[in-house]
Amino acid sequence: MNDATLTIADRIQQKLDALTRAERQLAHSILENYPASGLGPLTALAKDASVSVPTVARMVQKLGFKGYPEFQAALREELKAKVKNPIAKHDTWAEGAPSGHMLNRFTDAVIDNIRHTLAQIDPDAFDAACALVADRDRRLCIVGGRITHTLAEYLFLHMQVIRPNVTHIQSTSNAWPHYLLDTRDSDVFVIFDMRRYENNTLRLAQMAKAQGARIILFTDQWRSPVHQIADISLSGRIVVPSAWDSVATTLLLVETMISSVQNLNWDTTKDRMEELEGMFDQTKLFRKFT
Amino acid sequence: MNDATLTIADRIQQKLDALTRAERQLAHSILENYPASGLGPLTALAKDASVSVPTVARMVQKLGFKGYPEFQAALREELKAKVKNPIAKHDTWAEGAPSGHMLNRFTDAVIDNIRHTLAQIDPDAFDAACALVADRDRRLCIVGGRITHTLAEYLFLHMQVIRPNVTHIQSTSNAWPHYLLDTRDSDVFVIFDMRRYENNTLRLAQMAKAQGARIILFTDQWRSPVHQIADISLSGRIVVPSAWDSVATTLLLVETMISSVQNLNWDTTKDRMEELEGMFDQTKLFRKFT
DNA sequence: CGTTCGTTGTGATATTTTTTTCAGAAATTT
DNA sequence: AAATTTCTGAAAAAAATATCACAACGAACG
Repeated sequence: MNDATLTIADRIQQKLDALTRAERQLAHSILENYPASGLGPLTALAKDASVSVPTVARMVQKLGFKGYPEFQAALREELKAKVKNPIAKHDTWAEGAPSGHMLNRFTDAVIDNIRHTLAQIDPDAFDAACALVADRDRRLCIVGGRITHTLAEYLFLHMQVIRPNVTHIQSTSNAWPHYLLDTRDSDVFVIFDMRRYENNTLRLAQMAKAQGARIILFTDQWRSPVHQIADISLSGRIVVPSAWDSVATTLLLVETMISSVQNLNWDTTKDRMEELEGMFDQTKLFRKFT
Repeated sequence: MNDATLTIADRIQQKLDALTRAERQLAHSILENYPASGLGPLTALAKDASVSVPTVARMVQKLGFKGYPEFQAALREELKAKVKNPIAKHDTWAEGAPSGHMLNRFTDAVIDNIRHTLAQIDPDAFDAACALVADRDRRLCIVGGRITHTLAEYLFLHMQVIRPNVTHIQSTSNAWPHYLLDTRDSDVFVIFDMRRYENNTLRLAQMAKAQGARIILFTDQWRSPVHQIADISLSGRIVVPSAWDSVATTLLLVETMISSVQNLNWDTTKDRMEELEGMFDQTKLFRKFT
C-alpha cells in the first residue's frame, strides 16, 4: 500500500486534473486550510466551498474513499501521525524540500525583507504617494531602468486601466527627453531606481524636478541618489541569497499601491474596467471559460 | 480569563481536578493524541476511552461547550490557527498603520499566498525545471501575456546574463509564429499564463509542444489550460484584497529559479557577468559610486 | 440548431450521531 | 450499616448528517 507515504493533500493535488470544475473548487477550498475544513461535517464543507452536498460525496469517492466518513477517518489518521512525528515540524516553507533547499532559503529571505520593509515604511508617506498617483488632474509618468522597467510597466499596465493620462518611460531609452518637453508642474513622476543606480534615471529625475514635477521614488534600502530630490521615497529591502537582488518586496509595495489607488476612486475605475472588459471580449484575447 | 488565548488542551488540564473518575479517564484519552481523537465521532471517542457515551457529552458541557459538535468546532478552529505559520501572526506589519490599512491587509494576503504556494509546490519538479532552464544546450524561450510579460521579461533579463540563446516572446504580439519556425525538439519554453488565461498563449504552447519542445508553465492556483500540455507546472496563489491579482508570489518563484539556475553553473555565469560588467562600465549607464 | 454527453444541484431517504431519560452502581455521610 | 448523594452507562428519542435517485442545466459535437 503506497498510501502510507502519500498524504491526502498530495492525493488531491494529484487528482486535480481529473476533477470537474465544482470539484476543483471544492478541492481548493479543502486545501485552503488543511486539514481543518475537511474534519467538519460534509454539509459545512460544501457550503464553505459553495458547491452542493453531493459534489463533496462524489469527489471523496473519486479520491478512492468509500464515503465521506472514511475520508475523515483517513484525515484524522494522518493528523495523528503528523503530530506524533517530530520530523513533520513545520519549520520549512516547502515541505518535502530540505531546509537548505533554495526554495526555503530564498523564501526565508524574502519574508524577512518584507518584514523589515513594512516595519520601517511611513504609512502617511505611502498614503500621500497613493493620493498623488490617484489624482486624475495630474498627468502620471512612470519611469523604470534597465531591470526595473519591468516593475514600472507592471504599475503602468494597471494605472492605465484605473486612470487616463499615464505614460511609461524607459530611462535607458534615448527618447525620453522628448517626453519631458511638456512636463507641467502638476505632473507626477513615479521613478524606480534600484542598485545599480542608473545615471540616466537620475538625470531624468533632475529634469523633471526642474520643471516642477512631484517625484515618487521606489528604491532599495540604500536609496538611489534620486531620493534627495524625491518628494516621497519608498524603499524596500532586496537582499537574498543570490548574485542578484530581489524586487519581490518592491512589487508588494507596487501592488499595494495599485490596490489603494483603485480604492481611492473606485466609482470611476469600475466603469473604466467594465468598458475595458467589453473591449477585450471583442478581441477574443482571453478564454471565455476558466 | 478570555478563551482566546487558552487552547482546549489547556482548559482540559485546568479542569482536570474538577472532573470525575470516568471523565478524567476520558480527558487523558483525549490528550493522548490531541487533537485527532477529539475530531472523530463521539461514539468512537467514548469507546476509545472505555467510558460511556453520556460521559463524553457531560464532560464537554463541563468544559463550557453547549454540546459535542461545538466542542469539535472549537478544536477545528484551534487547528486551523495552529497550522498557520507563526510568522503570519503579525496583525500589523507596518507599525504606525492601523491593522485595517491596505499595507497590512495586502501584506497579510501575500504572506498567506506564499505560505500556501510553497506548501504545495513539488521541489523535485521545481529542481527539474531549473535544470532544464539551466541547460545551455537547449535554446530557451520565455513567453508572457498581456500582464505577465513583465514577469517574463524579468526572467529574460536575468537569463540573458546567465546563458546564451534566450528569447523573449510576447504572446499578445502577432509576430510570435515566426519565432516558432525553427523550434527544435530540444528547446525549452517557459510560459507565463495567469487568469484571465489568454488564447494566444495556449495556441503558442500547443504549437511549441507539437514541435517537441519542453514546456515549463508558471500559472496561478487555478491553472491555465496550458498545464495540460506542460511538462512542469508551477502554480502560485494570487488572491489579494484587490480587483486584481497579485503576482508577487510568482515573482518569488521566478527569482528563486534565477538564483538556482545561476548556482547550477556558476563557473561560466561568473565569467559572463564580469564580461557584462565591463561592457556596462563603458556605457556609463550606471553610477560609479553607490 | 438540435442532440448528446457529462456535470451539477434539489429533494427524498437512510443512516449515523448526539442528546436525553432513567435506573442501577459506587461512593460518601451520618 | 443504612441513607443519601453522586456518578455511570444502557437504551430510546431526537437531531444531524450522509447517501441516493433523478431532473435540470450547460457545454461540446455533429
